[in-house]
Amino acid sequence: MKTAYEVLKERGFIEQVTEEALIKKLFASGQVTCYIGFDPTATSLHIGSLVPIMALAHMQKNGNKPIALVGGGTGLIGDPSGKTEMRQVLTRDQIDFNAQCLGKQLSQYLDFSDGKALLLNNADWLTKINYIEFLRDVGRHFSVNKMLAAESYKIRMEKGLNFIEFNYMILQAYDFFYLFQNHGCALQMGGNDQWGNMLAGTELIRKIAAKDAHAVTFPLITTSLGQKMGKTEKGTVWLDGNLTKPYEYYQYWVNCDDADLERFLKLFTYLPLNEISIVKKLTDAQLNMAKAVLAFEATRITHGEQEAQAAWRASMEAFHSRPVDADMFPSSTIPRGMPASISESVGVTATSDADVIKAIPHYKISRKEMDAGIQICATCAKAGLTQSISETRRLIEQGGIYINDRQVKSVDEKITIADFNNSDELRVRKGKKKYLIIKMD
RNA sequence: GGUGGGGUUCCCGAGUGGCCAAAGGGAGCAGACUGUAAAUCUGCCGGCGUAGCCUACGGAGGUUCAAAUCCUCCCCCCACCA
Repeated sequence: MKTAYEVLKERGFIEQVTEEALIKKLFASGQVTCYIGFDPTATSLHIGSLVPIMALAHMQKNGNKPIALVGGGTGLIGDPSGKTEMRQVLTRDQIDFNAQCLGKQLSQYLDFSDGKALLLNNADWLTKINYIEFLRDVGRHFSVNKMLAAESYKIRMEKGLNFIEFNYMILQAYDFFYLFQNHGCALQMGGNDQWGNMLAGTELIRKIAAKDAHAVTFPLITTSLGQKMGKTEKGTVWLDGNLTKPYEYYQYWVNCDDADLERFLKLFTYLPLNEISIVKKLTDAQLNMAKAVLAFEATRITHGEQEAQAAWRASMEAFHSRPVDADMFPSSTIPRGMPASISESVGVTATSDADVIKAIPHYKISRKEMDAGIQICATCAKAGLTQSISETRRLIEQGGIYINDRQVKSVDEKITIADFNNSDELRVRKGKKKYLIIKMD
């Protein structure tokens, strides 16, 4: 059987390691305890944190013990690694609250029951440190000269670095040491920007405990266009379904670049590699099927089977997509046929109409307002499909607004009862991809 | 604390009294072409019932017919010195 390390390696999770031979030995020797830190800078993690999360999940699936460390303590400091500017300082309360939210969110990916994985908050020990003692016991092991030379501080050496941030590395190193002592954790993983901090930890452990500890970093995942993961015109793609709807989440993945498809399938789904390898031979429409599988699986992992089904159905409907071939990605639970039309679907799948409807943004309007006829410009803006009336105006002039697939020709057009075709809802579309459902009470 | 350099629209970055809602680039949006991809080409890209008006160039005042541009005070950032 493959070790978790081998699994991570072949799926493209590994960028740098301290000493591979030792790490292999560690994995060969039995259950490995490893940790990854997550910054509680917001109430939700976003797609950018998915690689570390998936890495922990793979560790657990392969019989190891992951520790998800929420940085409630280090969050009070702010990690300067690779950043141009100092983080905005959050209050203690905000951080505590965020830390709590992240913990909940992580349990979607990891099983924390019966100590199979641990969820810790470094505020528990960092906030209790006594400054003088800490300097004498820990601080003395750090060479300022060496720290100044660290790659992660390089940008900030030009732009300015606060003393508070300068301490971040020491605290993170101490975390590692603490987990090593108290939980037998000899492996830290994290983004490649953490490399310097992680090495500081292995060295601290060597100096104080005279033991080996190891570090593994993940590549910084950018799209093939060089963009950071999870940034769209709407902003960050969050893992929290309230911040980024499952439908939007699904759409983010479906819209990935061809060149990223195989890499993303390996990183963000659990599908076996032999199934993923066919991607190289796919062309045209088949590529889109594979993207649907990526989107479906990614959505399923983050939001669950039901939400994934709903997002799939809504997307199939909206884009008239072809269903995924039956023999493609047999391990995936993505539906293989056309979705029954919404009205016929009751009882066909576990997904209800309401779930599908929920997937696309909605705007309600009363029949009374409708009778008067509503302005397209103002309505789109109000419903959030567009930013302002002016923008809608421009869009219409450029032919970018559609009502039920009919292009709106004039700025002055109104939506009338006739547009509803005897149903109680109609679809407004902006460009090719953004939908809005107007529902009449 | 001293000296010098800065803070411009989402970002970078021009602009030193009217021609500035502010060059150029990036990002973004839309149209065409496609495969809900990329690349390419085209248009748009502060707000408003599109007329002109309003809001904008770190903040507050002032000079002027007119200020992002000049003056005063304040805030913040950077570099060097202490």
